[in-house]
Amino acid sequence: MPSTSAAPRRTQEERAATTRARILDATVDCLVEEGYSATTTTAVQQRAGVSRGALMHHFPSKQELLIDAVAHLTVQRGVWLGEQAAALGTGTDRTAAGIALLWQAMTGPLFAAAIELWVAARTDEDLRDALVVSERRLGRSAREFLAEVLGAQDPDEPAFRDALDHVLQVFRGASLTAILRTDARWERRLLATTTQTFIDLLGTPPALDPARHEPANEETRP
Amino acid sequence: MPSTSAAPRRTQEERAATTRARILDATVDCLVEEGYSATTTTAVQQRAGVSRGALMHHFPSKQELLIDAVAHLTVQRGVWLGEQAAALGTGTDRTAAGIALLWQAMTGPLFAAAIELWVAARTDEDLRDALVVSERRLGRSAREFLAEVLGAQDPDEPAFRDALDHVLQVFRGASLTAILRTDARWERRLLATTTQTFIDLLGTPPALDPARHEPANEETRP
DNA sequence: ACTTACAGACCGACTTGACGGTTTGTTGAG
DNA sequence: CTCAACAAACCGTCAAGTCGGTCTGTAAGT
Repeated sequence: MPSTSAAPRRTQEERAATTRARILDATVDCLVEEGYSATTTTAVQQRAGVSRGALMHHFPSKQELLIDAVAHLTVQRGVWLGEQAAALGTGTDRTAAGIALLWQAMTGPLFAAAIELWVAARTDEDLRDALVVSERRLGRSAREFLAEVLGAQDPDEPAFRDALDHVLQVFRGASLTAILRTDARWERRLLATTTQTFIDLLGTPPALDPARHEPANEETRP
Repeated sequence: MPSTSAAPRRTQEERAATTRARILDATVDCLVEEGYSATTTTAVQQRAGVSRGALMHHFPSKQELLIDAVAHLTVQRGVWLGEQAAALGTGTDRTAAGIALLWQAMTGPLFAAAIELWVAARTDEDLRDALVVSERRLGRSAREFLAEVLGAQDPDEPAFRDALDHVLQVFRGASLTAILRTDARWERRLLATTTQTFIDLLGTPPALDPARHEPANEETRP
């Protein structure tokens, strides 16, 4: 067994793992700071401080790099959420804290990277497939963390799922809005109303259709 | 005066306007069908059936093309909304119809194009500036159309603005979600709960802060 | 009316640079 | 010694933008 020190004597596996991580981290950074279209293999390579050969060795094509970056990013997001949720402790208002935590997660750089990939996935089937499985996994663990924080008995209870889903939609939309509008007051009010809506939704039965309005004619969408 | 027939005799101004429109339409189409990063000047040029010279004559740089496409797209979206709102007539449930209309608008191709530009704008200041003004303009006219449909006395009444804003956030987020998940049942429930939430919000005072939870430490965002 | 002069609209070959990927070579672990 | 891990030169392709030239309305001169 090799020593646990950071000695220059490292096993191949370790070396490979670190450079792989460096490349993936660089990819995420690039997505965050330069956006999807500027996330070129060369940009990633330079950012990671690796040679072209190294990049191509680990990720034979750009597609694979992005696909793997999706997984990498999703793991990071899950880890972050878990850590933060655990660190919340038993505060006074767990609900508000939990919702605020979610909002915090969705205005951070990791989420920005996710959005870049997400939108790109609209016109990239492979990327979309990768995102679907990753996001499903993340959604599940997020639900568990938040059920803990928000004090729900069962993460899979329909009312809880629906309420959380609603909050997620709002924050997803708001994170887009925040790209164009940066307004602290607006942000606080958003948080307040969303928290309230969440509470209301939790106490509401499955959501009775108030008006059955079909999504309407497909052809007339703009 | 020239004849009103489609004779080959057109004024310079007319010629320029049509090719300009063709190019901008092609740009939007390209954004919708191929996404932002694949929206190259050559792709647009081919799609519009225009020579390279023509493109560069009207839009000396790609930046200008995209900037102008933002304005073009926003106008199109506004026109569509206005038409549809006017066509709604005096149905039974105007509120549900209005909300459904909004959702319809935000799942259509024009909105998809807008999202592509929107996300790209995160890392492109010029694009962002263009989008801010365009989106502000569109937001205003959308509010007026919907105030009409939703039966609000004043489009600028705070309660109405807030409620509409909330719905917009939800639908923005949901339109992202819809990229990965296409589920008619989910869509119907979304529409139902959102409509209900909108109604509830209209009857609620300015939104009392249920818990003053600051956006928290900047440094710990993921 | 007919010509001439001009300007805006449009064309397409070309330059430059960068991107994704291949190939060949070197190093270090097992 | 063998092979994975990396390095770096290299290649084909294509995007963006430039440039000289052509075509077509428009308007002034006669």
